[in-house]
Amino acid sequence: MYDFSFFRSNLDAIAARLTTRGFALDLDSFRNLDAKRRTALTEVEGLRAQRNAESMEISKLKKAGVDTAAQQAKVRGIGEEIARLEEQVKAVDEEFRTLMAGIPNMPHESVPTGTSAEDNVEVRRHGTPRSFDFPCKAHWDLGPELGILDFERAAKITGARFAVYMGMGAKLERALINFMLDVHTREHGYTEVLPPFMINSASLYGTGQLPKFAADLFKLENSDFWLAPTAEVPVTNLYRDETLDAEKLPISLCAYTPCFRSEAGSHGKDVRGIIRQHQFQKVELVKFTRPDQSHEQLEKLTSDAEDILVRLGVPFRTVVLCTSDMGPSSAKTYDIEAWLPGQNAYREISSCSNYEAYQARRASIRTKIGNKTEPAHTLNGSGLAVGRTWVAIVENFQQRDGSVVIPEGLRPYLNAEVITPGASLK
RNA sequence: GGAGAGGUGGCUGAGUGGUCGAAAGCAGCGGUUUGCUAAACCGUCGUAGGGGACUAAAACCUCUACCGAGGGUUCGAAUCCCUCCCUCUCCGCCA
Repeated sequence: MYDFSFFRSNLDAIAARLTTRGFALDLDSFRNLDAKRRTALTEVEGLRAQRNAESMEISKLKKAGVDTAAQQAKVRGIGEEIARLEEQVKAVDEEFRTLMAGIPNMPHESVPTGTSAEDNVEVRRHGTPRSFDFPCKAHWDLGPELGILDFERAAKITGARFAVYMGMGAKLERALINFMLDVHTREHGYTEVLPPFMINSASLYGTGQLPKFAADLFKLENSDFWLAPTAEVPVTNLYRDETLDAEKLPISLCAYTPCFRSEAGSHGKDVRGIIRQHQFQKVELVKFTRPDQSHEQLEKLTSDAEDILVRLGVPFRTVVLCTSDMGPSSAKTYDIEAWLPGQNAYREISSCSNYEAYQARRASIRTKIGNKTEPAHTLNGSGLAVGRTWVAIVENFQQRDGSVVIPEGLRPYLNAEVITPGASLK
């Protein structure tokens, strides 16, 4: 969300910048609505001022013992007029807010201009994809063969797009969670948070999932609770409606949570395996920063996420998303893509974004610099998606005999050096 | 789930129909005093949105809204009524 007065006075420049992300800002309808809203506001507020003044007058007359029936009747009329106008204001205001909420953030100047994912720019590459001297398998074959992943029973107990991890598979997931949390809290300076996995709609409005993306979420019946689609929602909303001490910034938090997504609209996409599930586990990194420090903190956050893959020895590349490929709230986004030999491709395993003030303004997360209060900047990124990291390990480190060699750094967490066929299910 | 108490500015806390956006204190900010620190004293100090003024932003002038949220009563609501949410205490149940 934008600051209205800033938006108004920079309309043309903003519109021009937004075209780079394929968004055509309708200047006329903005100007019309804005004018309509302001006219309506001026009118109601004028009437309210009149009513306040007349009521005050009545108060004085009553004290003086004068009969005020006539004045009261008159003011009652004003009240009715106000009520009528208020409905108009409400309608126009809502229309205006809907329009404003639909306007995406301005891309940072360092973001490459482009029209599709093709125009994303690779900024780094780490490690070399291994060449296999045997036919390598995808995790959806390897997992069930090793007895560490079960799709059929998951479908029985819940449904499609769910998986059950068994034995060493479950342990690997847990090991990865602990490994990631330990690295981020011990080495990268994050504070661990364990938030509720359900959140209310105010929180979803704060981070921007609502009102536009309700279809992507699971809502609980008979309550205002939703299953969190990412820890970004509870963790960023921790400081909703608060003013943060600038001295304490940046605040760096990391949280493990399961994430729940309806994946509406992605039917037929990634149907095999655990790449795209209704429930997946994630360790999320969230930062609150001063406005002048958010971009350097985005670099830090991205490299903190990359460090997990470096330590695990999984090859990856990092791309900066072009103007049209970013999410609407983001000013700049890096995707980290891990090499998955089973798919012979780099696949997204983390997405690290700087929302600048866009999200903070919605959620009213502010900081006081000098004696000026302004929106803080919010950032977040996966550090990492645990299920996809699980896939990366199983696929990258598979052996000819079907076993999986565990990266050294992870061995203490798993208490094993290798996952062998049949070792999991007795 | 049952019974009770309560939600007011960054915090503590007055205010039960009429200059209340809200007393007082603390914190904060500006200043005076001071060898330094501390203290004292004076001043200032909520957020958001309109309008005015201005080349323009800020400061400024002015209006409106906001005392958990939403409705209602009234000429007029922080104050009265209704619904909901949240917090606390006790009882019950429970991992």
